[in-house]
Amino acid sequence: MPQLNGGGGDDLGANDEMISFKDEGEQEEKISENSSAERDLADVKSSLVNESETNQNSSSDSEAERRPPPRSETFRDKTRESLEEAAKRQDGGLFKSPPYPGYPFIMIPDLTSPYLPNGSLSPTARTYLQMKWPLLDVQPGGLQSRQALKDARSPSPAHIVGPFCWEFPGQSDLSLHQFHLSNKVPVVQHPHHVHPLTPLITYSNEHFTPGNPPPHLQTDVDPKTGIPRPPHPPDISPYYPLSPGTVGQIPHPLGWLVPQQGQPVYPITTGGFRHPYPTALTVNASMSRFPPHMVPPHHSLHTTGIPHPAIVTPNVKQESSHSDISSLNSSKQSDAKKEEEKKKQVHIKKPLNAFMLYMKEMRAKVVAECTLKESAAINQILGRRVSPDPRRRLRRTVWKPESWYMFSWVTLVHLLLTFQWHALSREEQAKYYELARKERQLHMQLYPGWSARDNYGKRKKRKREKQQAESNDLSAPKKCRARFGLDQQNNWCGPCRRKKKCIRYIQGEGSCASPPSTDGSLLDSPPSSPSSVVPSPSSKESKPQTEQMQPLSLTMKPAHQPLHHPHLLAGPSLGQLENSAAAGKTPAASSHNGALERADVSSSRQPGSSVASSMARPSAALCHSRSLHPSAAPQPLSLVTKSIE
DNA sequence: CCCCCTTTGAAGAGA
DNA sequence: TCTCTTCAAAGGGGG
Repeated sequence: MPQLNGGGGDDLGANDEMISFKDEGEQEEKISENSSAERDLADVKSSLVNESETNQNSSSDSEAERRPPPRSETFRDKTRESLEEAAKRQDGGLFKSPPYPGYPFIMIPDLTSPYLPNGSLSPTARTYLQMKWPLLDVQPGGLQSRQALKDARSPSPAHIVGPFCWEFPGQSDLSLHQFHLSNKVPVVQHPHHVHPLTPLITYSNEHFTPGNPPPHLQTDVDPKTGIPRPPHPPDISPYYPLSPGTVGQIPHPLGWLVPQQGQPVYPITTGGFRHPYPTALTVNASMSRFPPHMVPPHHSLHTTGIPHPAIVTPNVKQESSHSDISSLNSSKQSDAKKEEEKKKQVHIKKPLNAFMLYMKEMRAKVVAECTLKESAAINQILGRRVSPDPRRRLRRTVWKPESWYMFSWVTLVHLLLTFQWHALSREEQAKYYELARKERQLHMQLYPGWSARDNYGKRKKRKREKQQAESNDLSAPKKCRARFGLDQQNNWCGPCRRKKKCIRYIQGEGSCASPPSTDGSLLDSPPSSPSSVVPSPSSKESKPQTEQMQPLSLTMKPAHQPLHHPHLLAGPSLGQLENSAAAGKTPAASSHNGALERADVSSSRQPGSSVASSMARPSAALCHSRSLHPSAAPQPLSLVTKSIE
């Protein structure tokens, strides 16, 4: 297998990988266009926050009208250009139109990657998780396709065919034809129902088809209990506006944020109110560090007994509504005693930021669609930043040597397109920023004296102490940075590349006897030694323990790996998605391109069908490469979370 | 039982 | 002012 040549600025191979490893580091910012895009991104986000703050009192105005487009347009244009260019680079101009109009952060996976099919696990080494996700009628046509995908963010029965489960025990003859058949499964599209604030109204409409009553008449159904829930009262402030007499009848409007639990973010207590946090505010007022007089006056909800969820006590977990009722009947004396005991343990949590709010809402949906339960992996799907520049690497991932999560292209593209925070439109994100702002406001009202520093260091206290102990023990031997310098970052261990603690330095107390790490992730870095890349049993054993424990990255360097147990390597990964263009052009890649072109023709891909093509191309790549390498079965549409023995 | 993982964003700490 | 660190949620997994 030819190695990627290490030189050449335009070579998207190893060199780019090297660059990418400096992500979040110092040198990635040297990519000027990227840094400008980053700045734009920051500006956009800050503008979202600012707009959220400045527009807090004007709820009737449309979000789109209030948002000055130039900034966003500039950013999007830049990003789009970057995407287009990257796509052209990687597929020779197959992408004739902007990949994702309006969604610049979505990277089209490297469908030409030769490593996709080879990077699949042996079927015997995997457990195939059932994938349940809406089958989208992804037809060519950017916006429509995107809308269909966006609909999938709030899957409705109209989108979900069955609970359709794909199981691919590694033997499925996944072909482009089949793929398209799958995507041709008739689904009901209702693009007109796609509200620009889809994620915010999913609570009210996600479970309903267009044939259902209009939103204002709809009642939501708890996805788990099936109990209908009334929609958000439109003119009731979603934050703590309920009077004592109504709280028992109207679910907390923020309950949509946690549809999974059916519990509001800031729960309602006493009198049967549901709340995830056990401590009622009235109780908290006495329990809190803050005296009762600090609690906001009567007009605030908390004075009615509605607690703030940020108040938690270490000893008490979430209580159900019936437990609230039962607690009323239980001995109040014991409660009082407990409360007194808790007084010293009250912990007021930080208000959730926009992304946390979004994640809280979407996590359940991701789980529902792919049965993936590990939050770390879900969070990656939800929040992984897709760089406009495909050459840039992203962060290490949750992929562990002992737990391989295999995403097929289709699955991954779907998940990313559907749930990724960065795939949200500006307006959609703005809503979460707005929510977060109100969260903070309410938090400030409820806990005027609270400061984030109150919680600062509580969690990491032990960790810091441990780190301090470590730093004291070690007499500052040279770390990778000092040892190899910036010019030889390929020799750095993974943590050093990420500006983390040098694992060699720790484990070897200054010695760097171990082969250069692969970014702590076996896949994430251009391996200086191919044998160190693949976690084959032998190589794994030879690897330092600390390195074994390093999480595998989604981004791998398959070009260096096909000779080394490619079946052990992950299939399409998030990293590949975003860095796909960075993959070196191998002969296999070229052949993929050819196949893709033919596949595109055969699938009658229309110009501008970026989403459709992006969805189809992986299959094409899978199919083609499978035909080329029948022994290397492509990783099918499944999530794999089984340890490799 | 506690901590880690993983994400973004907010905010504190420190240089 | 800038950079770095911590904490919010979540649940599986490991020690």
